[in-house]
Amino acid sequence: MDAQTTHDPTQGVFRALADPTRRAILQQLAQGPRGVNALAQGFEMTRPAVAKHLKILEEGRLITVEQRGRERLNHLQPEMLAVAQRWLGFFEAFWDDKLADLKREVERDDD
Amino acid sequence: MDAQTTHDPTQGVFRALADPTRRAILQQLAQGPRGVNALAQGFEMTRPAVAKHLKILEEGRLITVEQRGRERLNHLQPEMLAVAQRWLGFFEAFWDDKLADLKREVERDDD
DNA sequence: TATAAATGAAACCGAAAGGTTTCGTATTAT
DNA sequence: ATAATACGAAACCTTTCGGTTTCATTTATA
Repeated sequence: MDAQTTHDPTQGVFRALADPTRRAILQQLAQGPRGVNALAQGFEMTRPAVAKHLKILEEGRLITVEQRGRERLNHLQPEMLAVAQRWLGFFEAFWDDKLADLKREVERDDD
Repeated sequence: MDAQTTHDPTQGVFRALADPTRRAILQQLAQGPRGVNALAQGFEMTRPAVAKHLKILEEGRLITVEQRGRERLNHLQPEMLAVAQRWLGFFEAFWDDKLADLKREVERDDD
């Protein structure tokens, strides 16, 4: 399928979060906007590799890019991270209390 | 690298969450344990395909498997979802208030 | 103006992902 | 005992992923 064109915003976010380098980039950007060169120095890979990760982060709308002359500042855009957190929030009931275990037992009897 | 052997539990979770089918499986399992056949009926793919997804969910420790005779009941195990949510919680400060915007402005002046 | 810097873009590569079909094997039901 | 059920496992295929090297382009500076 076409992951980029899919109009489910959740997909773009979780796709972007799947890679450890991209998660590390997000944490870097939490400390302020960075260009691709500055970011690449923190990772053991070439600049184009980091640039590709940034593109995927941009597609998932986890960052925005601010063009400043010949520089391209990548800014963290945290709203979509909140979307991901809310998606996970659906499962909160299953770790907040012990209802989950009880539920499992009850449904086992029903089957 | 070796995603399975990596002893960073975060990686296994986010890897598992990257696929929409696997996220849907988790939501299905939130309503109770299911065997692979029951799950496969809900998706437009074959049973072995769903079985592979379940294996990845198990590797990420998002589900546990209970063998009951010839059946294999897949149970949601929500603890690692909480791990993912907490990882995202690090960024809460950036959407909770407007400090993020202020921070960006300040650091732009510093550069 | 020449040069250095910051980056995009393209071509390419091996490995991983996501799917299929086919076959084998326990376990349950008739 | 036989047949149906619920699986796992293997082989195979195509696409995506994550990385590289090379080259072109735009912007800043000596």
